[in-house]
Amino acid sequence: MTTPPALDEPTQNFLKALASETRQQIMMLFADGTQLTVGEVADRCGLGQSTTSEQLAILRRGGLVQSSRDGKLVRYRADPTTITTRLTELQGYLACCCPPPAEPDSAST
Amino acid sequence: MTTPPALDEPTQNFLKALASETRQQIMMLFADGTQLTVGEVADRCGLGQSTTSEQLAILRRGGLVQSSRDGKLVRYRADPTTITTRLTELQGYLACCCPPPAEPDSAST
DNA sequence: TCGTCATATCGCGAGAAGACGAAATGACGT
DNA sequence: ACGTCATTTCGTCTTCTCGCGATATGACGA
Repeated sequence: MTTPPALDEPTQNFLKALASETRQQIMMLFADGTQLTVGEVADRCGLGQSTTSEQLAILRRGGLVQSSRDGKLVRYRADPTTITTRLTELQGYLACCCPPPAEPDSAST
Repeated sequence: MTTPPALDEPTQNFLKALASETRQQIMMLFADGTQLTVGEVADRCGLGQSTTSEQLAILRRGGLVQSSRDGKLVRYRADPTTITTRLTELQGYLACCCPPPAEPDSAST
């Protein structure tokens, strides 16, 4: 087969989660380590409640946010640790297809 | 309006370009600094020729690859410089919503 | 137990993205 | 000038994604 998986699923989910302007905006709300409920996020970005819940789920699958129950509420917040991990994986992937322009010092020849 | 643009267009295009498994596979072909024509890429990933041309265009818009004419052929290759730039921008964006867990040394409070 | 509130899941319609074949463009050799 | 070959652009169809309202699930208080 000439179509091997490009990269692992976590990184895949990370990229797909980030490749939506709506979700990017949602992420902005979590700047500073802010915690928000689904309803608050929905309210702040003018989205429906169900839509927000779904987008938040996508972000969570991508490792961008994490959630925790607080009574009948569910609080979401950024997940810096996982984000850093995914970002590192992504860099590794890109470094693979695109070694830095100059700097020929790793002896690959 | 509660929906300001999340991040700049270059980074946006970078993410969208990368958020497709097909395009990720294409990128893999450019590992090592390999140069390939549209036809070669189409052949190697089993896509139609026109489809490949379009996907390559998206990757180019995202700053992932660059192209140059060589007679009647067009050779594509990874664009490490731009990739690095975009990646850095992305990190900056993410660092904004998700400061590293520990390491409080940049004095933001 | 029952009602209520917050969230998650379901089903749906609208629009975007992906892939294709066909036709247009551009480059080269004859 | 013409034909050929590689690439791009165009029109179309299919598939996925986004957003919605409606309904189901879960948690708490009365």
